[in-house]
Amino acid sequence: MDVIKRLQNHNIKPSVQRIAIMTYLMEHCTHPTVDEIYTALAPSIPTLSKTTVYNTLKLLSEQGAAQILTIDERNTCYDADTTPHAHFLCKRCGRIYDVDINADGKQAEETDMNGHEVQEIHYYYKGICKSCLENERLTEITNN
Amino acid sequence: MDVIKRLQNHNIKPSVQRIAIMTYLMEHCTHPTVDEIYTALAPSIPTLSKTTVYNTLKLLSEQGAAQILTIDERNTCYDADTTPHAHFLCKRCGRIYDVDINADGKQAEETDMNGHEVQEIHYYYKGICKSCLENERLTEITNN
DNA sequence: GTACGTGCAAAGAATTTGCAGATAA
DNA sequence: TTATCTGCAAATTCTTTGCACGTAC
Repeated sequence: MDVIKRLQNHNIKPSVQRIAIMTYLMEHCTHPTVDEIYTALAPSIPTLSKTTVYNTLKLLSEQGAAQILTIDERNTCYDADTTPHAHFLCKRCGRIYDVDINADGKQAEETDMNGHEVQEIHYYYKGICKSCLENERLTEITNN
Repeated sequence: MDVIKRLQNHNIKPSVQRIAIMTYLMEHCTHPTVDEIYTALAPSIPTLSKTTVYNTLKLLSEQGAAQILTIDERNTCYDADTTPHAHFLCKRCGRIYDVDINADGKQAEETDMNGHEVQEIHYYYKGICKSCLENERLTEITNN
């Protein structure tokens, strides 16, 4: 989708900085932190400040154009994909993967919320990712 | 369960400070922050330092005697209940509630993890809690 | 020209680190 | 004794705030 349209759909005026940050989020599904976004964009927008990255990400999340992930204890991450899906954090490499929620197992609808009104759902899994598991096996073989 | 036994079961030597913090966690299912624990215990242990609270909670979570919650963006919270259950954060009052996971809807087992090895599961819901919803209704009635 | 957006510098808050003294087996 | 635990102070990191300048309509 057109980035400018997407911003406008969420009542966000498309400035150069906002377009760049939104574009970065949409093209990199790595769930970047503020620092990663800043470091990636600073070369092409030399005047960019971290404050603006903070401001913009706050705005994006408030307007529903992106969501905040708190899966990583160290840093807040951001995700432009606001459709229902879960996240997996690898404790070894630190990467965050998207995970599809099984359509049969819509946890929220089946869970008794005791009368609470649910507005946001975050499913986080943590462990060792496939890639790190494979590297581990290779290392074991090489060492034997 | 006996707090000292529980600590020992997780290979943690039971000092006065550790017993106090573990006890507090087990008796208060409010998912407290470091600061809340420190403030609550400081009067009875005047020499207690925040560093020790940090050290102890880190130790407890590393040894599996407690778990870290990152549901609240502002502060890290801790939970002595390490059995599978979900959490609900009220955006209005900030309270965190325990929510049972419906046995029929074991999300993790039904979700295709793409080969990743899952070690931890965190289900977070956010919205307005029952109590705040009721207060809202009362206020509306009173104002009309 | 007026409202909004940006970015610097400073402040604030949460957490970690270094280290010396206290404690316990 | 000897290793471990504790807690002060300082450092570090992440994030927010205040404010002046720039920009766009």
